[in-house]
Amino acid sequence: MSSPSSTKVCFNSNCKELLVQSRKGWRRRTGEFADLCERCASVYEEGRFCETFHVNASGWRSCESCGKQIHCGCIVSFHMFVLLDAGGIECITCARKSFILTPNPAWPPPSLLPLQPERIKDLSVKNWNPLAGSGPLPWRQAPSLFNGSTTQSELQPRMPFEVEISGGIDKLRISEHLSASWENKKKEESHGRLLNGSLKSGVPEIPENGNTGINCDGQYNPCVHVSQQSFSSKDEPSPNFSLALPSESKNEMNDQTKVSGIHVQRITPPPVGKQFCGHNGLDSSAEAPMRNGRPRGDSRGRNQLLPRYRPRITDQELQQISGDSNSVITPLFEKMLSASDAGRIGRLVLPKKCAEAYFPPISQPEGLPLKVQDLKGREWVFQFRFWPNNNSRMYVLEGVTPCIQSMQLQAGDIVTFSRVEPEGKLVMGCRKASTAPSSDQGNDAVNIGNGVSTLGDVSAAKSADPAITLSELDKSGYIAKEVLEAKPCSRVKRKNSTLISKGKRLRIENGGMIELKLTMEQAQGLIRPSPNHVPAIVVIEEYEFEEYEQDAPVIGMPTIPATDNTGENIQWTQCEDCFKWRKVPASALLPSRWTCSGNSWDPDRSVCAVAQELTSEQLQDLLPTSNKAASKKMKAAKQDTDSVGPLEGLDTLANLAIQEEGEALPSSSQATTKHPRHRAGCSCIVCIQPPSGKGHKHKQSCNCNVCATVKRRFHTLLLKRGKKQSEKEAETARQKLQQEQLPEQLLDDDIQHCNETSNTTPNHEIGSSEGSENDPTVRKNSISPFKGQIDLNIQPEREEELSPSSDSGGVMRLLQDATERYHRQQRLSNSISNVNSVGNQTQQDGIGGANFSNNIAFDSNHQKTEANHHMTLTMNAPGSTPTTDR
DNA sequence: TCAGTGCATGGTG
DNA sequence: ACACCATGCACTG
Repeated sequence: MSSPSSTKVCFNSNCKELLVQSRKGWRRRTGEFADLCERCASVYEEGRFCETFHVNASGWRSCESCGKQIHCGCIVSFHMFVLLDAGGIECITCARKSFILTPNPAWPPPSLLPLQPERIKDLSVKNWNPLAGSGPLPWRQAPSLFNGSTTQSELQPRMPFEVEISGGIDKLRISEHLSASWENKKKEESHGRLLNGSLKSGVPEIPENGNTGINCDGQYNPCVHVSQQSFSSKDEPSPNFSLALPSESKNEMNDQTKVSGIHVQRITPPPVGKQFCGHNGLDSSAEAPMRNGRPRGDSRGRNQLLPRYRPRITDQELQQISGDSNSVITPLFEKMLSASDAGRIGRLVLPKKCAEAYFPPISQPEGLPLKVQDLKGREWVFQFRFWPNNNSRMYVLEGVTPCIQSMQLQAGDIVTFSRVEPEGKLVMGCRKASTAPSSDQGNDAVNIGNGVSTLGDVSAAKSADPAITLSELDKSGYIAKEVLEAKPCSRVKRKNSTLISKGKRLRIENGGMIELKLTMEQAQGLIRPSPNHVPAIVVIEEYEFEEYEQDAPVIGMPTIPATDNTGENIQWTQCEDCFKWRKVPASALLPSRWTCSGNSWDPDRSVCAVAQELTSEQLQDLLPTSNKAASKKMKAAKQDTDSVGPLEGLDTLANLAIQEEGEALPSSSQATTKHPRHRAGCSCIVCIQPPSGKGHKHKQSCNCNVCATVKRRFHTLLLKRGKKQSEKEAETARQKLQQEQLPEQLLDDDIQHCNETSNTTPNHEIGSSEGSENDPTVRKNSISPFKGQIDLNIQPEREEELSPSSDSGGVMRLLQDATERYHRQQRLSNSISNVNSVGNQTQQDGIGGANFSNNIAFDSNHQKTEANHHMTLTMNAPGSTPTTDR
């Protein structure tokens, strides 16, 4: 916006020099820019304006962190600091470093900005660059933001709604200049930092995005691009661009993951938020600042991308996008093409937040043309626009059909949007939904195999991080099958037209981490006592229990307990690297990531190159037979270890779980004598315990993981039981003291009654109606909500959800009581047995300590058997039909 | 009649 | 209850 200006004077009131040629200074409240003379502009550009002209003015303050003097009293520099919550100010650089989250509240809220949001948007639109963000007062911007690739002049004639405020900015020139200044900035960066902290230096510590206090730190803030463009002038670069490169730039580079020379900001896209205070007046203060690619601090998440839009760009894709090894790729978002998107209409619906965050702000429905490059370098111009919709907007990219077709995309495929810096180009990538052939997949038929693809992508994206993230164990203990189990499905009607049922949207969150959900059983199977913790041994009623109260258990390598030829307890575990199965002692505690090199028990097989002992068939036998697919996968994994990532093994595990969940439960022929709450592969003591009287028994001293787990769990029960009992005894003693006149028998009855009532469950009437307290069978039925059955897998949280009688703390109380009753019942049984010599066939299986647990793990089948008053104290007979409890 | 356009509707989270 | 978004459909040329 050059000014005609020879008749003008420098806007700087301290100068008032006649303008021969004006240069742009700061943006004024009118939205226009201060026309400065050459000298003032230079000073301004160098960030020395305030110290030059306002040095005696009030308002100078020191950065709380670096001490740098900042003039807080004028429009020229008020973007250079942030107000600290505790008072004081911090220069923007320090603010970035120290994780400043919020813009200066003193700054005019977006709605009050002199430049009306709509106008700002339109202004920005003209020279919008995806690199740019928006913000109330974005001044400094990386030169790349001014990439001419998206300049209006290169696109289409300006939309009529666009406000020509700049008076004809020569964007191209600006772009050129900025490109040049990009290098200059880098060179000057160190210099600027050297001078940092000195008023004299005046090197502005200004973020190029001018973000008003929003610390994007390494992430280009999309909220700031509004005025960079408008800030620029036709003939001159934005004054700020010749300034020393703010340290942020360096941070950006440093923070980025470098993949094959590509500087990548991956997985975690820049924070999403309102582009600027635009559309609805929301400011960007709610942005979740990012540092090192992670949401930071006050990330309330409301402005973050929905997981399904988070880019999961693989290295390959990044390579494709980059081409230029110096490019910094910032994945912005991705979207799975809907049928509509991929249809002939050529309208790609954009996620609103993404559109507002990463695309230029638009105030008119007509929007603006947007240049996007595809992976082949072709440039496409889409019309980025919106439709008013329910007081909101619906953003679309129009004219995408040719591009979509050229990429041979169809519904279900994924398009990704990234930006390449410093060019600032928008790049549209794509990812085919699935390599699997999609049948009949027109625009209306959708291959849902994309789930596979996405997962694969995630896996790929995660390849650098082989450690699985058990980010969250689903309380329900259910596996998120949809994550891993991608099945094609066709869209039939509109109602179901969503590519992936929204209910089945991939639950991949946390910036690309895989949220692998395991069943509780599987989770338990992974939990081991802390290796460094020597458990205290507690003997309770003849049984030794390890006490793990101090150290939390650790996640251990999943293993398959088994018995070797000699009858010794062993466990099979799989190398994370080669996926070969290795035999380790049953007592071995394996780390969550275990490889052959850790096979100290079998040095001959401590390298991946050595073949595994198990044949495929043996492995299949070992694995649940219902899980053929998983076994095949494992075999495939073994055969193709070069092509699989570390996650593959985990995939296998997950698939195992899925198979177990999704496929037929173990058939009756399968080794599961197991109670229904357990699945094939369940390694709990109940499941690995052979049918009654057969096979290997766990010894009392058995230290296998399963036993350890059971012991821990039972230990908890017993401790609580003991505690409660002691409390009761104390209570009893007290009552005795108080009620010495009462017959002891009556007292017992009262206590018993109390116990009974405390255990009231919906199924409790049997015990209470039929029973005599002295009848153990009746008592059993009053034990728990499971009608006399205790599930070893009980999880307080989960059971509280599931238990019909769950109330506050009810489960644990029930467990305690159950334990107590169990022991009481044991004593009673023994006495009965002694008296009647009637061996309760089901009562003792004679397997020592481990039997203890078996006694506790009752088949929930019995829950359904009202008549089964005789609680089975041993495992189910092999023939018991497992049923799902889900 | 058809393609394109823009809004309305309704499912989903 | 609300926002988002996929897409149906009316309207227009």
